[in-house]
Amino acid sequence: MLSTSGPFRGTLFFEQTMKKNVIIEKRKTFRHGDLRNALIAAGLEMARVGGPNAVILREATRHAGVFPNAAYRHFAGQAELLDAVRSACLSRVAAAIEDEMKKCRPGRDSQAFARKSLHAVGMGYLGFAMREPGMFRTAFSVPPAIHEQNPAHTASMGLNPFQLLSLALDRMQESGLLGKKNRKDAEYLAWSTVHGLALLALEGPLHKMPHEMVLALGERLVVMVERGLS
Amino acid sequence: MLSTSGPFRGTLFFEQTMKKNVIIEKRKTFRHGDLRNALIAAGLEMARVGGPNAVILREATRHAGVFPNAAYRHFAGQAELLDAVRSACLSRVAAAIEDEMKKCRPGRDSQAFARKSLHAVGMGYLGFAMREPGMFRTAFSVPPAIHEQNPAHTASMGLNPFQLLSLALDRMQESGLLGKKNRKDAEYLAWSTVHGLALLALEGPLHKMPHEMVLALGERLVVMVERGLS
DNA sequence: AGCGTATGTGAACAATGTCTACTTGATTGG
DNA sequence: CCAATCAAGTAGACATTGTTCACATACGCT
Repeated sequence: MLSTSGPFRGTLFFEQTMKKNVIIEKRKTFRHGDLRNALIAAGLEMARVGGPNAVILREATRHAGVFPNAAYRHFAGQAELLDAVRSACLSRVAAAIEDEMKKCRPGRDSQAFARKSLHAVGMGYLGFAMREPGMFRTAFSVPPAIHEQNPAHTASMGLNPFQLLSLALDRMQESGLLGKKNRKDAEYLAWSTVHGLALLALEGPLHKMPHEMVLALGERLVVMVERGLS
Repeated sequence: MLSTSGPFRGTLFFEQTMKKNVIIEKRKTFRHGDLRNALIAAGLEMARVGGPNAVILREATRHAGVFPNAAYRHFAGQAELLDAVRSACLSRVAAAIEDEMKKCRPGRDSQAFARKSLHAVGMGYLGFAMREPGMFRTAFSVPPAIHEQNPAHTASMGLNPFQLLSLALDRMQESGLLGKKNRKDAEYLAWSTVHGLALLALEGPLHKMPHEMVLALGERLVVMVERGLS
């Protein structure tokens, strides 16, 4: 099911074989070389296709061409693998937002710039959710089992979604679009809006709503947040 | 694990026994009498405790005191049982909102009444989410597999959350608090806000935020929606 | 070179969803 | 009133999953 190309195969000691319609890695060396990352990559692909519940430990090991137990040398169990995959998904979300945010550059009008920034964060978030529902759901719809026992959570690289949103809200406040009284915890308020729409559209009662309409609602949400917090 | 009292035991032909720390129903009649509802009730309790992933078909049958296959006389499979449980959870959500909404009665000030109505819907929703996280997550965090193939979805009884929200927004518009231009699809916008906060707090990055703070943010969200849509 | 240990192998276990064949007994038509 | 029918539950089996324990191997360090 998983694509043959991609970030698999840490080194070059692998060959591919088919086994029960599943591409597996057949290696010549006893050691895999980079099993941990291979498992995460396989899990990421499974999450992309089927969401968090589709992240199967045994299938990941099958992909990497090792026996199921080998995974336990790198993860305490399936939950920990899933958590690593979740972390990877979160990075993708952040990257998508960052991409969208790079598009708006500061100009004369600092208020317009602030507005564009907030818009970029919100729509980048929502756009990723529509484009990659499985990854998005995995990034957030994970039961709080282990969930952030490791501080590598934010240390992945770059800024996480929350920090990017904070940046946009700072610009709002600096340009006078956001009252000082409303600034505190405004991240949570703004985040809630697009997050709710995304999940209602992905795995909620709005799951048959066309993407364009969801995005149009997202635009209105951003405006609502602007007006509501001004 | 499940409580001994409650909506189990459709008729009086049962006795209870312990088996592997699980209370099971031991019946004397060959027929169970109301197996379908017994399975849903058991599933509901499992959902209450552990969310959607904890709804195990075999455990439900164990509870009802029948063999696993008996469930297949009433449900096509685990997914269909889960969907029935999800529907039951949704009814609970609606009931919680309705309770909250009954508290606010119309007075002289129609605008205050409208505001109170919106507040009741939002906080009733959020309050239920905090009080019954498992049921709330089950009501909404279900992958869109079968998901509303049966129109009994809304025909359960009373109004569903969406309809209650519509009612509150109608009051907002009638009292002049909500512009006609903004009325269209305002349900989705308002819903998204509290839904997002609830899920961020339940199974998202905000899962360690204290309940009082979540509720306080909810209050601010309601105000934000009011202002943003006025 | 040789050894210790990280890493993968083998085999096994319990639990889950699901299937096919069978039994049972409540309902109902004659 | 009685037997046939057929829905509802039983019995047993199978594939898949997560997980554990004992064992093997070869990587890399001294």
